[in-house]
Amino acid sequence: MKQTTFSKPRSLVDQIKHDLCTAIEKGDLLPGQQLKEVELQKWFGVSRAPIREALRLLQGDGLIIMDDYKKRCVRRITKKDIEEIFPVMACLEGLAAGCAASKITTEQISKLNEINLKMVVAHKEKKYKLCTRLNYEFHSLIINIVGNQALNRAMRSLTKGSIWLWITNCYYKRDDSTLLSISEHNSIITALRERNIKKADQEARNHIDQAYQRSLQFAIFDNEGDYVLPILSNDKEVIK
Amino acid sequence: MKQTTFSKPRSLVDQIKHDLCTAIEKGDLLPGQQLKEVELQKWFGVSRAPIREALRLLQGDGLIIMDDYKKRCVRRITKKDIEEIFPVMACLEGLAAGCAASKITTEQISKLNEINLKMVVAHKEKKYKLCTRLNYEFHSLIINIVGNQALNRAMRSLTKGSIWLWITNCYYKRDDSTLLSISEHNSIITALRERNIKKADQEARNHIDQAYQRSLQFAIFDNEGDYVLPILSNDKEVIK
DNA sequence: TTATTGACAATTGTCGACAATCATAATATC
DNA sequence: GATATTATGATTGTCGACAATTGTCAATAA
Repeated sequence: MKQTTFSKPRSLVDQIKHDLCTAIEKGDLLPGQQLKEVELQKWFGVSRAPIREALRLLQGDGLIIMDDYKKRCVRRITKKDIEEIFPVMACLEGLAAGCAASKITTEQISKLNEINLKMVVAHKEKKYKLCTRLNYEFHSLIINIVGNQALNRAMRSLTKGSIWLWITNCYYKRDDSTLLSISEHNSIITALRERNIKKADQEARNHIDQAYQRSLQFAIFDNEGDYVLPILSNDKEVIK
Repeated sequence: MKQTTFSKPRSLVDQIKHDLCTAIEKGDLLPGQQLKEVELQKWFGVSRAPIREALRLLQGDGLIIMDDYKKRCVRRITKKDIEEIFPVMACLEGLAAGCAASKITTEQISKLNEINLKMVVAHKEKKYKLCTRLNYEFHSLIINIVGNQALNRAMRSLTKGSIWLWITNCYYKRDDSTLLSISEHNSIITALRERNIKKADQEARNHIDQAYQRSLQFAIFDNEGDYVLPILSNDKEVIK
């Protein structure tokens, strides 16, 4: 989604961090899974020092936690997490949409439209991972239009870890949910086109609130009612 | 401000991280200051490995950045940072106050009052650092009442680095500013006591907006108009 | 005088080895 | 047979050394 070229070769730590991030977001590393240094050492073919440092970076980011005690594992997405994250996300997305309304260009509006149309196509073709990705692009673009790094960091503090994976599994595979999402995106675009700050704020909040309801509806928690089980499966598979 | 007892002995990394955090928040390490590993190594009397890992943690937290190229230094607070942070903070504080209004207990209201009264005393005695600390406690308590960890993390993503130090220097040493702040705190408390969600939201937003205006009014930027110069001085000193 | 180059110092990046800790299994004692 | 104790293996924590990189500055040439 970013980082296409690099003038300077990245350090091992940066590479490892990037690879681990990708692995977590793709679901190659599942939430709760323990990260043993020696295994990672063998996997990356380097010594433990850069691996430990990369893990510390991810720990600071909140993707990895130290459970009781001294075991590192991929952060789990709990039901509590979901319940806590969405209200804050609604608040921030509202702020973002409102700010964007006051400064968005016609080109940017076109781009948003374009992404949403791609989402319609992807949905028709049942490319659900692509849907998630386009959804991510849609919301990222709005944040980028605002250009507020503090807002960006705050939002990223919410979406770190396996959140997007979770959404992929629990949400975008439901046909009607995706359609509703696309429709709500259109409402946001309309408000932005009108430069209506208050409306953009409200539509964005509403979209996240609705997404929250839909997500909870389809979420799967384990037998302790504790954490979500994101089970990866074929892109085209639809959960009935 | 936290961490009074520890059942398990912390690792060197945790200790070093904690010490560096405190040093940055107290202003012993100034924004922009380079952090050389060998110096820290001598200071802490340990090898470079745990120091590097602690630095990585702080890097993940955003307190430390890697400038171009491969030099670690304490993150600077720029004018842009301030302009970006406050609007987001207003949004989140509003959300926090609103949520708190719906679940706050009478004991918690008393506690908020108590903190604010202490602030009045501290202000009278011109203990400005104490004022900052009490202000921090006030806002922290509201966040804790809500008990939303996602909100907590989002807020912390904003206040990381030398923000509180910056506020100390640019804000709480002005007599009238502190009084206004205390007054606005009282308005928030009133709204919370009434369990008035909308009002609590608005009062909290207003408080942050006002604090933003006051801060900008007194902020000192360097000759490039770029970053703030937080100059530590005696606690009781008042900037005219 | 100015620009370029090269050597040297300072700093960060990476490594392999060893120490400390924790969990579990095995043994001994009652 | 049950409990306490010891051993053992797995994992993380820490260290010192060396490699790679970057920055500085003087010497030399234009």
